[in-house]
Amino acid sequence: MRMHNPPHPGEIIKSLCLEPVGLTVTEAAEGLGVSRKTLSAILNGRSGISPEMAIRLSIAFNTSAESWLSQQVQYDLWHAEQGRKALKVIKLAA
Amino acid sequence: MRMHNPPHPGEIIKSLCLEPVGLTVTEAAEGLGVSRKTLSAILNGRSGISPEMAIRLSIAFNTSAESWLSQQVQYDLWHAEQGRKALKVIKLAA
DNA sequence: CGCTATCGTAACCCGAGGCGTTACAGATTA
DNA sequence: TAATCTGTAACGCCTCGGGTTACGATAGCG
Repeated sequence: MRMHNPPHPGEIIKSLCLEPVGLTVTEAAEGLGVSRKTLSAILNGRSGISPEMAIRLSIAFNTSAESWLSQQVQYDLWHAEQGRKALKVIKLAA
Repeated sequence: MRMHNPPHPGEIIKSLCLEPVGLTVTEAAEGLGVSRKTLSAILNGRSGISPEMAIRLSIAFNTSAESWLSQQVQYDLWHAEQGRKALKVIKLAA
């Protein structure tokens, strides 16, 4: 299990894609073809990056969709690990 | 975009975890602490691997939860890419 | 001081998806 | 034949992504 809470992908979008170019949340949302609410939810960590959103980001910012989803996986996994002990699972293989 | 349709993670589970050990779907489901229906849906590609399920798999089969989720991401992403052209996205950065 | 823009968010509506239980039909095996 | 295993349909429940509308707060500008 990772030691520290990985940052939410939304923070990375904000600091690496919007701020450097001086992009407004409203402008970015329009560019991504998504509602302002949807983008805002992501930027503030209230929504995750869906596969479709990852593709939108990859097109708009010329990046890798996979990298966005990987970050989301790290984030989701870290939080899921927090409830690991609550899972009743039996070892089935060595 | 990847050229070929990546296999559904469920197929990997079946061929790499259950069959080698002669595990029954019913037995595996019980071991994983999940309903038989849930596991069956995954094995037959009708459900994806959730973060929680990835952790269950990692415990039961002594594997990496991350690898399961990565495979799921590859799968989801490939399918999402199929609808790439339908997305109205504007390039916002070089 | 007003006007305008930006932003976060709440309230709703939808559809999708994960998970559970029950139940049934088909196949396989003892 | 009887028991087991399997896929799956039919429900219900809850979460979550996404859309629209609308409100209050903040900040910039004429």
